[in-house]
Amino acid sequence: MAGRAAEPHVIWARPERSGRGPRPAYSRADIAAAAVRIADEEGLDAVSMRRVAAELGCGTMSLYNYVPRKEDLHELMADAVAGEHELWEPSGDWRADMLRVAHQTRDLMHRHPWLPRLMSPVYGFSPNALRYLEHCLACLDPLPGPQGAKMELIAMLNGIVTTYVSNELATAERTRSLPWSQEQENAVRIAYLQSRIATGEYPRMAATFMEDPGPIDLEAVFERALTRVLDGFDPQR
Amino acid sequence: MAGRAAEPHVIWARPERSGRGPRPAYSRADIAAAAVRIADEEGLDAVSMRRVAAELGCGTMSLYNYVPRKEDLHELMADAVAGEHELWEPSGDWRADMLRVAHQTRDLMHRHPWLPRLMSPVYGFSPNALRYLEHCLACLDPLPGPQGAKMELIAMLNGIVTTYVSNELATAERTRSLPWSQEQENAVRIAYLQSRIATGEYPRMAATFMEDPGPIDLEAVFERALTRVLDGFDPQR
DNA sequence: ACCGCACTACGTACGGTGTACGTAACTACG
DNA sequence: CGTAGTTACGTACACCGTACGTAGTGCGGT
Repeated sequence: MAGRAAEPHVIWARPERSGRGPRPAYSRADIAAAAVRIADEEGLDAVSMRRVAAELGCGTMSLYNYVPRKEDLHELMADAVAGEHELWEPSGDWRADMLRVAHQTRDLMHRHPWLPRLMSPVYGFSPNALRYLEHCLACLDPLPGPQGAKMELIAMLNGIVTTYVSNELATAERTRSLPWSQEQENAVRIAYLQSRIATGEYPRMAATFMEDPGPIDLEAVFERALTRVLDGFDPQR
Repeated sequence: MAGRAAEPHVIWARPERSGRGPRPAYSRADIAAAAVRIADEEGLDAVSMRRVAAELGCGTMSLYNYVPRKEDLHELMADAVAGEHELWEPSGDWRADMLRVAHQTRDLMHRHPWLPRLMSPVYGFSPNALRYLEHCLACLDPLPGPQGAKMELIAMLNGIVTTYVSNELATAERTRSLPWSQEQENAVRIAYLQSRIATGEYPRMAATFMEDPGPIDLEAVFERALTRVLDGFDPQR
């Protein structure tokens, strides 16, 4: 019988190999790597059960022995790239450490632009997510206060990073499989926005775009956002 | 010929009625309302072109006269519920006003739990989104500083609200169309998490869960997050 | 007034998706 | 050594977005 999907389960609680039967031809790492490769090169929508099975070189339904539901495949992918986080010995300066974490996460998402889309629905605590969380908590040891507040800080920081990178990548990812370019798409949207602003119905929006019509420095915006969030949690300030 | 989809476009730039031909049987508002109704009652995944057409009482392909791509249907939905924002005369206290905005957005998302999933991909400035933005900027008039910073505040607040509500609703929405309950799903995940923590590999995570094993007061967490973000932008503090 | 064309309406069809189910081969445990 | 549980995988189903073709409709320009 194929993998049990008809009951709630966590993929990580399933043993990767379980005694009986022929030894599995692929490891979870193999499968995750294949899926990540496809997503990186062809976008997240190209990651279908059939496509991943083909990439591995096995039949479609064989994949269901390893991954009972597609959702689990997504968890595998998220965990695999979470493993790319390089963790370090906490420096003692929690602000510096958290900034470094945030930048690393941002880099990760730029390397794997599909990751933000997987972050929101995924609720689980995968092995590498746990390692990452534990590392963040270790970095926050110097910060006084209850553990709960630290978790809130981590969640907030992750949320901010995800939100900002999503914005950075939105158009780029959207136009991936479309027959027109990101520039064309942007041009059309900006033209529409300007036509709306030109009606005079939105004076403050107009003022905003008059103020700085050039392209926004997203890097600087990101940096400011981080600083402000950390400030909100900093007892020194 | 069916609606042109083979070039970049913004649905809002398309005139709803354009002289020639029979008068359209449905308005954009009708279509959006039908889609929103389906999403509210059966979840976002139930919103297919066929399903919406059926709800309207027309053939599937007729819908493409109004909505060239499914993505545009999503924009219609997001705009329709954005119209539920009730805007008020700014009070002069920008912090109070922004708190009120944030709570209203949160309520909106609780009323339409599929909204967060639509927020990230949607890049556009729909009519009601523009009204909402303009209102937020008006509320921020008393705040000194460049318009750009105000936009950053609005973006940040929206990001935070979306992130937090996503977390609140994650399991609920995930288990919508699944044959088991939210409680069962949660129980399985918590059991797994505890088994991982019991290994002792994650001492700080363990400490966190020892600290407060009861259910978290999500409302209070949300409130604290808002306060901290506003603090980060408040020159008075 | 009338012609033509842009529009509405919609059935059919194509290529894709996730995955339930059945069958055959294989291996470790009782 | 049997047998239960596993792997492997082909077939099939229901559903998706949507390209395309055809028929009917009513406004705009002449």
